[in-house]
Amino acid sequence: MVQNLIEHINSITPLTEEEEGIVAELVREKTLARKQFLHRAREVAQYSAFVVEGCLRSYAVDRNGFEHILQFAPANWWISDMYSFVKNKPSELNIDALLETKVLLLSRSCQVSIFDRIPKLERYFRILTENALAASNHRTINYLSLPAKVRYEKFCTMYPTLINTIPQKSVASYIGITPEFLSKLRAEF
Amino acid sequence: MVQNLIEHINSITPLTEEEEGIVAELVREKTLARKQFLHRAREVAQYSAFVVEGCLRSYAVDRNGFEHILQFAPANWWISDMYSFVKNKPSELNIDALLETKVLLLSRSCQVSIFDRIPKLERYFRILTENALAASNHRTINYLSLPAKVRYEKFCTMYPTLINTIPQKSVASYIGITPEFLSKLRAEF
DNA sequence: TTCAATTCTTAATCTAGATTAAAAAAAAAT
DNA sequence: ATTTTTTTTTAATCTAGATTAAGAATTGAA
Repeated sequence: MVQNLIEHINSITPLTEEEEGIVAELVREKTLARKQFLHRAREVAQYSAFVVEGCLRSYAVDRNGFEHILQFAPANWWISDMYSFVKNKPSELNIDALLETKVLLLSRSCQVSIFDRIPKLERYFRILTENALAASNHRTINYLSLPAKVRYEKFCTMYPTLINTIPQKSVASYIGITPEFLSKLRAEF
Repeated sequence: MVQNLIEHINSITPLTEEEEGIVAELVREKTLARKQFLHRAREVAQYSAFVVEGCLRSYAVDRNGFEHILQFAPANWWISDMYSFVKNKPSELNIDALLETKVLLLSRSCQVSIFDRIPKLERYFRILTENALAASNHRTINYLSLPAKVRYEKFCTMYPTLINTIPQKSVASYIGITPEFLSKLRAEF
């Protein structure tokens, strides 16, 4: 399990064997059943999770009880409630498993304390966060400027694997439409 | 001018006087007239800009020629096309000045090269990027779950200063509605 | 100042996507 | 295997917000 994470870090900032050992000590393995929560709204997010296998999602629930998906995390992705994790404040997101999922958990205090010992890890997370911000910006622009049909097409080419793994209504939630309307779009091929 | 940036960095990761001197060497001052471009779509973003005075905006232009604002940068904010800046690829955003604006420019190569000499700066940018990602996530959730009227109200409380400085149609563009519809919303108090 | 260019407002009309409801299909659980 | 739960589809109706158009108000340039 930890080997997956080590390889991911090595692909961005190669570590020495000693550093790899330290990383292995930092994280905790956990297996989540389908629909099991990793984090609930109103609590403070203690952990950031690296998905080894399976898929998680983060989402907010609005006033009317509708879910809105912020992020999917398939294998080799990190997921957390960044706001809550960083500011140590309760927040509005839930994180749960779309399928049975194996994760590695890293607490914020562990993460921050390791940055002084292994600056490479601060670089690793700095780069991941830059990439995540670029992706988030891209999503915002898509949302502002493209109609639902095009957003759906883009989603399909961007996440070809997810399309066949997750329920269609989750895709609808992510691209910001109702499942009924997505069904209608798909009917027009 | 540089003093504004130094103070901002010191508020997050305090620097020694020597380090402050190095930072001062890294950046280049520039003044932009109203409507002047800092960066144009299809070019590679060479610089990230720290706004000392005035206000910049980044925006995309869609197929129909409509502008969609991604970010406002008033004093003490950084702005760039993160995707282009980080990946060194041409991208889809324009950055220009809403008013006469003074900025400090930092090139990506300068930025990256300084991280080894002054790890505090890598921390500074890591923290800024984390905050920006948390804010961007929040915006996405707002988009997915709130009607236009509420998004406008939130914008007003979030950016009380901007409301009186920038044209109303820019607010509409940022919250994702037409200026006509914003005008209608405002008419209902 | 005055003139030209933007920006803002109002109002009528239109449409992408929401809502509601019900049945069909698929997936989980027992 | 059967039942229960969840997901997907279809279709009718509705609405938030877009579009179009034109005049009024601001702003900026000369």
